[in-house]
Amino acid sequence: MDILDGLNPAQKEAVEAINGPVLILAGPGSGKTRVITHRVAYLIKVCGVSPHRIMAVTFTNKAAREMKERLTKMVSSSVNDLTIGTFHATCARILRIDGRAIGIPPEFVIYDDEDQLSVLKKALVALNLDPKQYAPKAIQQAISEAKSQMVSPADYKRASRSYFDEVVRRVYERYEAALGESGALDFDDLLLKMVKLFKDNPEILLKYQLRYLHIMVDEFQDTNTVQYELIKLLGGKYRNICVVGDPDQSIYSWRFADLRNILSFEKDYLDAKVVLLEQNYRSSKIILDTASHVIEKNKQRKARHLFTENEEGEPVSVVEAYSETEEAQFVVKEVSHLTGLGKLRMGDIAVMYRTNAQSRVLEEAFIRYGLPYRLAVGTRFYERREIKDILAYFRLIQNPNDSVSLLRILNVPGRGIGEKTSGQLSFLARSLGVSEYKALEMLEDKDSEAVREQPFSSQMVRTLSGFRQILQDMIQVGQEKNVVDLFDFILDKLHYREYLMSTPEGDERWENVQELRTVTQEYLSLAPSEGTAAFLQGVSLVSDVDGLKESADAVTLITLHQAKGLEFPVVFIVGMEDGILPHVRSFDDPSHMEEERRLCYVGITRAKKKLYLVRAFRRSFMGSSGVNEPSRFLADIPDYLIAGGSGWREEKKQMAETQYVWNRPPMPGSTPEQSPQTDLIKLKPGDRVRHAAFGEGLVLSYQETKDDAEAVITFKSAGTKKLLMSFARLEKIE
DNA sequence: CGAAAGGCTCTTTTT
DNA sequence: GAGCCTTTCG
Repeated sequence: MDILDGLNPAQKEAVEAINGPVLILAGPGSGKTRVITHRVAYLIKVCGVSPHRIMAVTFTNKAAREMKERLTKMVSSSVNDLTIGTFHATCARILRIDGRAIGIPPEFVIYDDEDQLSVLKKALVALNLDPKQYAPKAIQQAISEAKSQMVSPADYKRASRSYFDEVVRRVYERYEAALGESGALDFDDLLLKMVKLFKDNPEILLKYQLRYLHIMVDEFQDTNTVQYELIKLLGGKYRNICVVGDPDQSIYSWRFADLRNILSFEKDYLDAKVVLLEQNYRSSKIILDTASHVIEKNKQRKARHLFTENEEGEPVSVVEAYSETEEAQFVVKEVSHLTGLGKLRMGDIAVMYRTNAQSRVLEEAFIRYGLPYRLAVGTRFYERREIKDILAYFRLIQNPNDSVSLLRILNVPGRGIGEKTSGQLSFLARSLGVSEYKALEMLEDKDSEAVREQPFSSQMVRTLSGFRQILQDMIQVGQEKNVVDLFDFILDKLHYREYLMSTPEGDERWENVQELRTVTQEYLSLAPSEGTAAFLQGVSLVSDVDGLKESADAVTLITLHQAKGLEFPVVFIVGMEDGILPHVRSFDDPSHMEEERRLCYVGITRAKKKLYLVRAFRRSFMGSSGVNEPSRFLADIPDYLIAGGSGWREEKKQMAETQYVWNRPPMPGSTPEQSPQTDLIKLKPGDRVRHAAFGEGLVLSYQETKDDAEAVITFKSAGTKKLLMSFARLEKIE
């Protein structure tokens, strides 16, 4: 029974409750992940359930990966037979196998946000609607909402209240048709189509119901209606459904997550066993108290009794800086201070913010002071032009009917097929009722009746045919060679390197392409077209946090949303201002305001030992700058939890006058000022240097300032940076 | 047809 | 302040 060792009574109860529906309400830091992994291990080792018959749904791929790693240690064998993944990844996998039954081709491609928008824009144009009048983004949002609630275009009609709704309905219809013609699914479809698959095909549903004896869902408070339905269907046979969540950490309502799912679970499953995990093992008493005071103000909420046996800890530091630049400077100095004491590593620290835009200033400060940081960017890599272009070729190889991809690379690299030609091709395809690729094929068939009316010059027909031939060759190679060889073939065929090098920042873009190539190597061992499919699947569903590298000892810069599920000894939350957190866009809606509060709560509860709540008096905002009031959430934290006691509210006035002093809280054993480095290394352009985080570099320029010096250095692997000599610990190489 | 330059609108959070 | 779109010129 060693699996139950070290668990508290509530955790044990949660692990052992394996029959029937179970709802685990898990406060922050209550060992939720531990319970889930132990529960799976318990099912396998103690109850003898085959891993093949267990499904675990996580919120991110990273969480799935970590769970697998932990389980490998606990049960060693057969972890690979478990179904662990996000809702989206799991659905994609099943749809590849059984989607045919509802007309989804196994080679379907997955359209991301950007692809979606491009389909929508095309749909608007096709319907003679002005994209300026009807913002594609708003329509995208409306369609996504509809899909998340399982509202079809036909159903949408009934709910139409305004002319805009009517526009949405028409675009929605056209959009769906376009996806179908392209053999594409968007993110919402992955879930929605799976529900459809199950509803239309009881025998397929039964197959999966019989397979999955146990289903577990993490972060249940952030599931939407489709996901709820999916679980209800899948678990309909055995009803061994275990959901884990925390209503206080529900922060995705804007993605149509429905808090009612977790609140009504007990009503839908009357025999559900409810387990409360209330002991916090993560945070100090002070931090947990701070969090409780903030979250307690929410009205739509069940009271909870979180407690911890951890030590009292250090008081929370509430800090005002003059501007966002100085806010960033404070963070950087404090970080260098904390780590300078030797007790903390860079990796122990995280800086959290409400909006992505806030990361820029922070990054600049970290670079300037030469401190290592890591930004959660998984998807951003795959959003780069050059990467999406290459992936578009891959997608076409898998599925030539993919219109978005075809139109994307029709003229990339440039081959003389401009916008006009591209539009004509689309028009031709539309009027023939086929994909662009099929239209190209037909164009070459001289005898075809259908294309007699085609508008292209004979020169252009030759160009188009050349393009189709290129694709044809790639498809051919794709059937014969592994992914890496195919990758090289594509680059070679397109003279892609030469092409990239002729564009701005060609070097950097080429490096990105090389990085993508290393990703393909993971799929080297797979059979030709399977490798391509697996590769595409793998890159389509990555999330931002997936890109967080564990190994690097660097400060984590992360949005509050992304921070969910993570923990750090030291947490800075910056932008603690009304308008930022809570965000202005939530001001007019009480339930949104409650969500902002939960977001703040999530941030606070990430901290184990020390929390900083930082704000700027003045902040620039889309160009111009304005003054923000301190976040109203700060007022809910009682003075006794804050460093410097009741002082901070008073100090604000003083700040406004002196303009840039921040109240550095006295830290045990700290000296008030970072000892300045007295003798700076003098450099000149051409010198070679080594930097602790960026490695070897070449000095491009060196400029002395009044009491410091600035150098612009280009690093082998980290690119070009501007560094302050007093902070960047540089070493000269002879 | 492509590159460069200027003007426009926004930014909340993301699988 | 930045990315996107349109316009303009070569």
